[in-house]
Amino acid sequence: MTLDAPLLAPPSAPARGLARYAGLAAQWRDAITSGRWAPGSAVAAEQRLAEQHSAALGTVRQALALLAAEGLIERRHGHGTFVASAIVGAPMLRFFRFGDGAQAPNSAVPQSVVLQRRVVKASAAVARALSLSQPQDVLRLDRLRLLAGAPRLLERIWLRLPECAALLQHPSADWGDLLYPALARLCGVHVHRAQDDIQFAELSKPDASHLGLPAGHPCALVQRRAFDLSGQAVELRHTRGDARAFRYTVEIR
Amino acid sequence: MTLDAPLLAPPSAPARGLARYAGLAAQWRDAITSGRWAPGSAVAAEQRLAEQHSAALGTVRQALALLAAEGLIERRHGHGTFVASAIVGAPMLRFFRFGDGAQAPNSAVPQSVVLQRRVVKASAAVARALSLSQPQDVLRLDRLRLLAGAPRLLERIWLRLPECAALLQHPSADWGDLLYPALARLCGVHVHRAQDDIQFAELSKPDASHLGLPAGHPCALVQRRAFDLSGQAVELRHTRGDARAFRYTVEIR
DNA sequence: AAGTGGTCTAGACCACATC
DNA sequence: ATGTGGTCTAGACCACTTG
Repeated sequence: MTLDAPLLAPPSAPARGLARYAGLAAQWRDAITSGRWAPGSAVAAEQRLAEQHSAALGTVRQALALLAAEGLIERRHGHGTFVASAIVGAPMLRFFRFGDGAQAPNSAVPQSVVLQRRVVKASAAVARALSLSQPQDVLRLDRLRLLAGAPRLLERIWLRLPECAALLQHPSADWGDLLYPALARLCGVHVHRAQDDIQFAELSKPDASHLGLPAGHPCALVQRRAFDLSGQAVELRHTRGDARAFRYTVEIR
Repeated sequence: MTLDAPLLAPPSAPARGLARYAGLAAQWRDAITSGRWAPGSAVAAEQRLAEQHSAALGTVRQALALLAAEGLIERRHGHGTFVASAIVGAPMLRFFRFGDGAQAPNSAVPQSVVLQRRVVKASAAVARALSLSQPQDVLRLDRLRLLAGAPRLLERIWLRLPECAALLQHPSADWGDLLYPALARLCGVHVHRAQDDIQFAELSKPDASHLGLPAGHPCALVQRRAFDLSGQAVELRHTRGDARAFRYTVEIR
């Protein structure tokens, strides 16, 4: 038996090696990373998206599932679909276990003290980490993190300018103990992804004195690059803490 | 408008808070972890599974997608669906970067030399790690891993008995440089998941001499627990290497 | 050519959250 | 009560892999 006409109409735009759902996802991914869809805002209902794009519900759902897996949207049953907000942070403390009473992994947010805040010329290494094409100014912070009053982590932070310039116009006491929520609130910079590189080192004399440890004491050094929704690197951070307190668990497969 | 009869028949087994696809996945998950479906073997085609269980193709696919995400099956377009085999290993070397010529992350499999192989009574810590209810015998291995002839990692390994007893009946030279493939081939134990716990420590005098380092030298200590398909812990491994060569990258979100 | 997984449709019904 | 995402069906067609 042959058919004179296909039972189903072919897709209006003939897929160029790209599945329909992948195309929709790409389109919406761009809307998010470009900021046209604001972080935290609601996305149109599946049904409505399906009508708008003349696609079946299942196809729309497949596209949304892809974006959800990428962490760009969050779906809430019976409520709606929302553009991802900035991560509150990937606590540096998860790399350490300081035996402060509780033996459970520390859940408290460490107190933050900003030691220094100034604009400096980016070194070659910093420029590379922040994808700066030319030598350019960056915002440099030194920050001490304390747990139960005891200094535990020393952070050296470089932030992209002019994106993060608004931090300069507020006293650091107003930032709160977490940097990323402050970046989102004050600068409109939403940190969405980060990459931590861990190695072992020894404390310089000045670094050691901040942490109340002897010079040359072994430390863990965590080098982080943080990226905004568009994938642009916005922060480089070097965090140092006592090597004896370092503890990290990796799940394989 | 009311309907005298539902357009679609209700599921034969009324879901007890469990989605149909989740039930199918649970059933097949059990078949895999119990060994009824052998690692590497082919699973029946989607169409056939759908007929067998009187379910729609989409539902079967949803169940299989779940198992694929868990790493229990592997799907190959145009070929078939296969039960996952044992992982070849989560190379310990991924935690280290030894500057042997190439600066790229070492991809070569390090040579293995078994220093010691014997049956010992499990200590309390080992018994806990391997979920042994009573004090029981375990297979203890000491192994040195070499890169370009240079000793780089020292491993202390405890294996569950009697599961891994077959290793005792073959000369260690026949095992090859990777333990997990040997466990699968000789013992029928398929390592499917592992958990690595990282910390910094100092080398004891005997350990240091094996690695050609001075006693007290800082080292990275990776404590691994490896699990078979059923989730049973089968291996505990302590790996030590020069802390200065330690380097690890974590992706957040 | 035959068999497999991957995409897409069109629709019904269910479960959850909010007003 | 209404609207949202989640489940399920039944079927057609596409793309890939192998004999």
